[in-house]
Amino acid sequence: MSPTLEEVARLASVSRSTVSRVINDHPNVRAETRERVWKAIRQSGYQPNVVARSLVTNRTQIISVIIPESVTTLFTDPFFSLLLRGTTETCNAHQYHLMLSLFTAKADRHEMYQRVLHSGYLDGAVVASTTLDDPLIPDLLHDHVPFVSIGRYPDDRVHYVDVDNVGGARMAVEHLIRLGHRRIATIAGPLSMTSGQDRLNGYQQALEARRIPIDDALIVEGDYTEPSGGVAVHQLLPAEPTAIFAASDIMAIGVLKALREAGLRVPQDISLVGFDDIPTASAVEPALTTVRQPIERIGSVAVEVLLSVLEDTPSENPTTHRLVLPTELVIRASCSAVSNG
Amino acid sequence: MSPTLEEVARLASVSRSTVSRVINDHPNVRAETRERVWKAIRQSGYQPNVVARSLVTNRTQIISVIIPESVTTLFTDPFFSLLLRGTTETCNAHQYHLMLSLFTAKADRHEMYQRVLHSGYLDGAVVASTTLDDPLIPDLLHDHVPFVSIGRYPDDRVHYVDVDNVGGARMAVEHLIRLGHRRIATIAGPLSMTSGQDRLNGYQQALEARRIPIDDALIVEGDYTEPSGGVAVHQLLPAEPTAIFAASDIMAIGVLKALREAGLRVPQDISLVGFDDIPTASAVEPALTTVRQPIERIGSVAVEVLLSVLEDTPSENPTTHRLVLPTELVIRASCSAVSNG
DNA sequence: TTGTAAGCGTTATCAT
DNA sequence: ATGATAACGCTTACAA
Repeated sequence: MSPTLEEVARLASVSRSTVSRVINDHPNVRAETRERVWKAIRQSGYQPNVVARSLVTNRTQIISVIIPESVTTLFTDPFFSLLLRGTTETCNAHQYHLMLSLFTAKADRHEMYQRVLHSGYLDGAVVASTTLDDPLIPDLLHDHVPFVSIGRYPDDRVHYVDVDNVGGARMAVEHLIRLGHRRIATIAGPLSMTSGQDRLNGYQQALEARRIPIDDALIVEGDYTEPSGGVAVHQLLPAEPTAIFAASDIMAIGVLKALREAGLRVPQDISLVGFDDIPTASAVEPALTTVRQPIERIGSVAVEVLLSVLEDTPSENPTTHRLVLPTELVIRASCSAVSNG
Repeated sequence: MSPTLEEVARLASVSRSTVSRVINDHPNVRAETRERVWKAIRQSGYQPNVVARSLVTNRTQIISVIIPESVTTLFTDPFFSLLLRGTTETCNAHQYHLMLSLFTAKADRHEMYQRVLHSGYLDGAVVASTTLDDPLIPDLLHDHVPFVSIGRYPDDRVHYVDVDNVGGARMAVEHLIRLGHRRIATIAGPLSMTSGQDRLNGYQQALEARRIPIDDALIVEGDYTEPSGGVAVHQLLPAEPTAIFAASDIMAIGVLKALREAGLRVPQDISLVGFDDIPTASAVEPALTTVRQPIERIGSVAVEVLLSVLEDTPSENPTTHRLVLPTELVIRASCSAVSNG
């Protein structure tokens, strides 16, 4: 199809090496020669064969975004669209290619791991939404695959970029407290995920700071899906909360629906805060007060960190990169001051 | 890192060729030898180097999903999440890898095209959401890149998988007609996309079939974004429609918000139908009546078609694959019978 | 500054 | 049934 180095070389009356040097911008080429070679390249429509190049350089310029099967159901969550967009754009900007790896079926998870990670196609990976009991990150560490985790991970060797989940959750609950709420419930994210733990932690910190006792009847663990929000509401209602902090917008939307069905109005009867600020958050009625995290940015930064790790000469003493991006409270219509009733 | 064929060969006391034959399941290997080789493979933890393999086979087992820059803003649309999920799963099932190519910045579109498509990394591509004036598909045809389009494309050589947009739109409008509506407006999708044209066409067919005159004041072109739905409403209201058919759910949600702000109630004052059945459609208030398309399935089928094209010996007379999947009307709460007032 | 030649890890064509 | 050996298209010492 496309001509090879050899043919370009012939066209320019030089050797393969010289053409290679020109393509790779090596300094030691006479200006006049360089020009002649470029002309031949343009004339012939030459495109370097990246596969051949990879074989010798051991670099593919491909990184993967890996999402383990445990969250595949979450893939309808706009979170991933935004994350992918951030990662893709940054890859583009750095002339890298992005491979998408969803570990779908649990059954052949191992087979997939082998195929994807030992294929030789990957320079590195960005890993999103793992749970603490998932063997993915331990496996990656064991196999010395360069990777960056989205969301903190309790191991010194793991590079990660995270958002301030604790602070975000605390802001949300403080907002409710300021509105006079005292019986504030939370629907936590999965406690097998650090984000789930951290948001619960922020909830607790906010209450403790105001000396509001923590009532276990007001805490239910969800799984970041919409149905789990609905289910949680029914567990929570007997404890008579006046406000609910849901650890994700998707769950908050489940809450909204369930409350509507139960004949309760938001925010008149119950106030509600979410987390994420996905596009739907502003579309629902009432528009959702929530904690915004810069999802696209997270993806972008994660890729940047990964590339910097890939660039590093591995001999240096390895510093672990840990970035925590800020969150922000977005006040909309789903909270009101507590009624005096 | 990983051992090479050579080392496995030594370990099994055979030649490279024999190991290669075993790996690739070639018939002519003595059972006893085969076993010995497999043992050596397992012992050494050998993983074939796919890059080296690709260099000689000219196959990478990588296909790309390409989304041209024109729709990058749409990437927050759940449509793409679902599409990606369908494509990814089918890739996994067939041991293919998926590369994601978003042509973001218009500026270096050409550079990206070259880099992505002539890299040598791709066996083929699935192309989503192109507009008719986008040079992408013509370029792919010109460069003889095997590809499948999501959405029909008016060229005999283009394989595509589409949904029945015309039929879906017709169903939506017929539903409104059955409810007694006569002044039915539509917010069309971009007419530079075949889906936009087809849905508008279905709208018109439904009216014509019932001899309802087509009023240009009741037709506005949108661009599948939420704001465009809001803008369209304001252009439409002077024509006093009793119902609106929006060519996408995202636009319908924009309509919902705009109507709310204008003090109009759905469905009491105005009925509304969308298209797509994205998850949000059932989350908004009132839940949106819409036309469901099997998005995930589309992605899955597109990959299957692509792989079958890749498998084909190119010498055969090329039959173009064209699949059209059915759509389905999902009735929820956003339509009511026309008031007699 | 440029060219020669070795080598990256496979597959595939021959012999044997 | 198995083993040499030549590609595949590139990068990169090393020579000149």
